[in-house]
Amino acid sequence: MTEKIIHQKHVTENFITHIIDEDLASKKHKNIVTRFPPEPNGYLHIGHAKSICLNFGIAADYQGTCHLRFDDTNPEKESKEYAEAIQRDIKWLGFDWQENKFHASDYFEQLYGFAEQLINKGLAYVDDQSAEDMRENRGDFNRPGINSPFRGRTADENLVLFKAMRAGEFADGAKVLRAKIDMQSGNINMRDPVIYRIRRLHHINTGDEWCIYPMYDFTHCLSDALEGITHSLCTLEFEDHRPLYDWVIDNVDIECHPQQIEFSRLNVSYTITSKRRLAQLVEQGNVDGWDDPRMSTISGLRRRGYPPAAIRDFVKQVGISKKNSVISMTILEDVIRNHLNQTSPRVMGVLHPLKVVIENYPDDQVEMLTGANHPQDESFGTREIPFSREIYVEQSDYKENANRKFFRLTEGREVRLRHAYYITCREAIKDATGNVIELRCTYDPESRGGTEDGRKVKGTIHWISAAHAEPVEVRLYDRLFNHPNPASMENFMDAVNPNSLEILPNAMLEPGIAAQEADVVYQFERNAYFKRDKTHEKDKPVFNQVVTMRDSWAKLEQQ
RNA sequence: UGGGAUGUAGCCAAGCGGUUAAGGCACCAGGUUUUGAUCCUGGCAUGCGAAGGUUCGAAUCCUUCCAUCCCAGCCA
Repeated sequence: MTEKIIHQKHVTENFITHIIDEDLASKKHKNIVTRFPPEPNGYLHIGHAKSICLNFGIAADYQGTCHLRFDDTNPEKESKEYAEAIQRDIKWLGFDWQENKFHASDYFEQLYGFAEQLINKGLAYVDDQSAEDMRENRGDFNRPGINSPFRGRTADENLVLFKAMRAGEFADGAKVLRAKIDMQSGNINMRDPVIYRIRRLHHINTGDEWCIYPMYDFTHCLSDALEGITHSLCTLEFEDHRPLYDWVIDNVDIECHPQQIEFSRLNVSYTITSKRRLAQLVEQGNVDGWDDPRMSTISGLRRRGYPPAAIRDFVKQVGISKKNSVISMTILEDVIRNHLNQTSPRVMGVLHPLKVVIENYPDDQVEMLTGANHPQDESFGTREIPFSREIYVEQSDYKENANRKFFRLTEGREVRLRHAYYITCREAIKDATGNVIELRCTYDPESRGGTEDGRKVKGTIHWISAAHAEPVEVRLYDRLFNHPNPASMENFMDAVNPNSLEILPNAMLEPGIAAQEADVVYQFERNAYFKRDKTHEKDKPVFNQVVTMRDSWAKLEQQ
């Protein structure tokens, strides 16, 4: 059972580990070095978790190293807040970059030197064309590009111009530095890509030191090489950039040549993992911020109560390949349930309370009953639960016209109260509109502990002593979208599920649980797993539903 | 119509020329059970995008075709 959770390796065998195995066997590398390279321009989401688990996981599996490197080459969108949030999320997921935290901006001076090398070799030039002209001259899929009129500038000329760019002698956008490759290439990335642009913006790391900033394609490969990265793992959309990645390293004076390997992004059904779209949900108020428990952000998953180990396990289970895919959310839920089933103490919580009066139970009596905190694991211990004449049960545990398949309360039927007595339903009290507002039952005093005595009692239901029940707010979550692949829609906002949050202001919980200090996930037996929300307070307890239990009765009932 | 990739069950995914095509999720059928939970047992691809070909032997090699995804930022 625990094998599902405790793994020897972080990453199962895949085409990337095969490459690494070969590189190790051929002595191409002795130590493996990977990197997770986020741009600090937003919050991490479940898609990033895949990259984090892959890169840090491979490093751990091979006794290597994984660097955290902020790809901070575009100050326009980056902030320290994002950088801090990213670090918090990685640590929460259970990974540690140790002393290996870097920034692309740490290399700005070296990068500048590499650019000068390209210029000296006649492999880079300063271009004065407007952005519009550049776009026009780049051509398209069916039309080769046209050489820039500035492509023929001499190295000396380019060197002077590039220095002047750095010195701030030109306006933003007036000039760029371009790699001189091939304007006819079928790969548009190779049609003299821009490698430096002029931007007068304050940088989170270098302040106002620079007014020119290197582009991703020039920066990333060299940062990898500078750090001695052996395997640079990125997502599929960078496949077309690999020739450029290799070109830059090959044409500059540097020994290390990391191998870029691409894998497919993680998509999960009924969710969205696009910074832009997630931002839209926040801005339009569909959710309660970036860490709303319905969000696929790491902070959302954390607030929701998903165990980080389960997320790691999830990433491991879905595997690594190059195939575009949408992973079923049921896999995520399965792995969450697996972890929680083994780690969550059981407790009774009534979500939709219905009062039950046990007519033959003494009015002033209170008994303490013992309940196991985990049905399969004695190490969880036991607790004392108060029982009295008036209790709450779940509204759905009573049905007026029930067939034989219904094991719960209906007139004349006997059920077992979890950890307590057998009770038999005698009468349902209704209000003026016909709603059942109270059940009158009798109990069997001989059945304390719910002992078997030959009677056929199939149903066991949870309950709370009314006098001891602690009211709590419970928040139930459903999928945020009604469409399995919202990202594929014309307008994903049309798929937003209007009923993704249900607040139950008057759920009832066993005494003592809401006030506990420990930040644990509880199983409210027969309902779901719950964890306190960040807004939880002792006098205003709030619990989030992490994930429901499997419910084969619900399936049966639908038929 | 250019370039780059990918197609194994409803969703993922092993497989790397040689027994009846791993495993997980989902689904179905049983068993156990003081959670209709958990757990256990069984079922679930004569088939690997399609068609040809090579071979004693093909998901694995070759050819052609089809489908899907990515690329025309001074974003990453």
